[in-house]
Amino acid sequence: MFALVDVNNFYVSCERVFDPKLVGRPVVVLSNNDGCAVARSNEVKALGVKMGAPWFQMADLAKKHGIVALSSNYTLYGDMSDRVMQILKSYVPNVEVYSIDESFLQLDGLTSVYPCFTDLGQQIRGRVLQWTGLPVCVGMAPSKTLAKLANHLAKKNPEFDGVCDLTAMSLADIDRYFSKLDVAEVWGIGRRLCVQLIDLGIETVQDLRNADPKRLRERFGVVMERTVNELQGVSCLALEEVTPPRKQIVSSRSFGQMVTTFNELRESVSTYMTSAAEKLRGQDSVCNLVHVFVETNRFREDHKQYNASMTVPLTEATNDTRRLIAAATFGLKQIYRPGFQYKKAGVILMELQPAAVRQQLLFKEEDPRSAKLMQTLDALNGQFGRNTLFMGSSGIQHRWSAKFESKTPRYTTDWSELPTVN
DNA sequence: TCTGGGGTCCTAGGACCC
DNA sequence: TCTGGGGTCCTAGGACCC
Repeated sequence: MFALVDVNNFYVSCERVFDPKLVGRPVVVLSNNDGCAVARSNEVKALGVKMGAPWFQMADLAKKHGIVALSSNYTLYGDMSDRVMQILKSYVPNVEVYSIDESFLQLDGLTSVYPCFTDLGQQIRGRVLQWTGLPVCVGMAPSKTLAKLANHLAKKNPEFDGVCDLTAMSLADIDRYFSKLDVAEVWGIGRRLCVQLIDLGIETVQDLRNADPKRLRERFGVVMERTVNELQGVSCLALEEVTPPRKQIVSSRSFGQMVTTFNELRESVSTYMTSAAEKLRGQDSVCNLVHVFVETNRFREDHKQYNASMTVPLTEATNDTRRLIAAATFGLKQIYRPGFQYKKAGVILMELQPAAVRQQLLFKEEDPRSAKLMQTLDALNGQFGRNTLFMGSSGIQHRWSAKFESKTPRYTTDWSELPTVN
């Protein structure tokens, strides 16, 4: 049994906590450079503004309805998120923080503490509102996918008063609600799959719930099979309390103005790498490959287009900001072409591994300490799941050398040629 | 003029190995 | 004409999520 607790219109709600005048008004929070709407109040949603809609395209609508647009403040949202999650953890021992504004709670075995889950949901809503000022809705069901749908029902239907426990509803009632919900509302059914499902006559949540998982697997694969099973109340997705370390770290931005010179790009890339490297060290990892990319403005069909990227292997895994910047700058130097109006640049840290392993790999196999190393590696294999790098030191050496000799063109870092980096 | 940023998983096919 | 069987690794592309 799962509960999904989700903050309503999270970024907008955060802003309203600190500026109550915004309550009841149409509000959007905008992305970097105030480009797109990344959060909308209910009033704005009612006006038909879509997620990701460019702000400049809403100018008339905004004027007409007095839409308030705010620049995003991710430090604030992160802080508010932490507070909400702390409250949830005070109710239930097993919590999966799924995103900045959502958590799954495991409810199994808690019936003696909370005899009525709907009451629990209302308690949580009340306390989160009282302690943080944020409105949340709660959905409860025997699988995560169903808990997501229950949460959706709680949000959209006032009769639930913000809390929907599917197990407390009659089958007929569930059928009634699910028959009215588009199949696109199901977690895991995106734009593409939705079109294909409708082709097959599967248009509502109820249709998909009644489908044969085995048959859908043949056409769509194992993920779809899992989704249908989850809809039928067979839990296939477990609660994941510990977040595994990231497998890649991205840092990129669009520019407010077009950028043309190498030096401007280099400064941006250095900045992005600085924050990426901080995240890398924050999870105690080192990185083997640095990917750097630049893009022109794809919306400007009248401009010459140029998208380029390069993956630079590091001679030694590292989390040292200066070395990472040097590698990124090297790559940037290779792909930079004058004469283009650049709109976006970024770096991706790839082939991450725990920093501890790099140290221990220095041991030779006959070294008595290598037994300890193997223990560590086993533990890491458990922690990282299958398909990990850590199959033993010789395995790592082998895989890396194989990778760098692969057909894909790779580039060696020539440190002597690097431009000076501040 | 102005159009976000950061992630994961699955699959198919080719290379390669024994 | 007949042309093994089983496996891993890697990559690119497609799909999804918030």
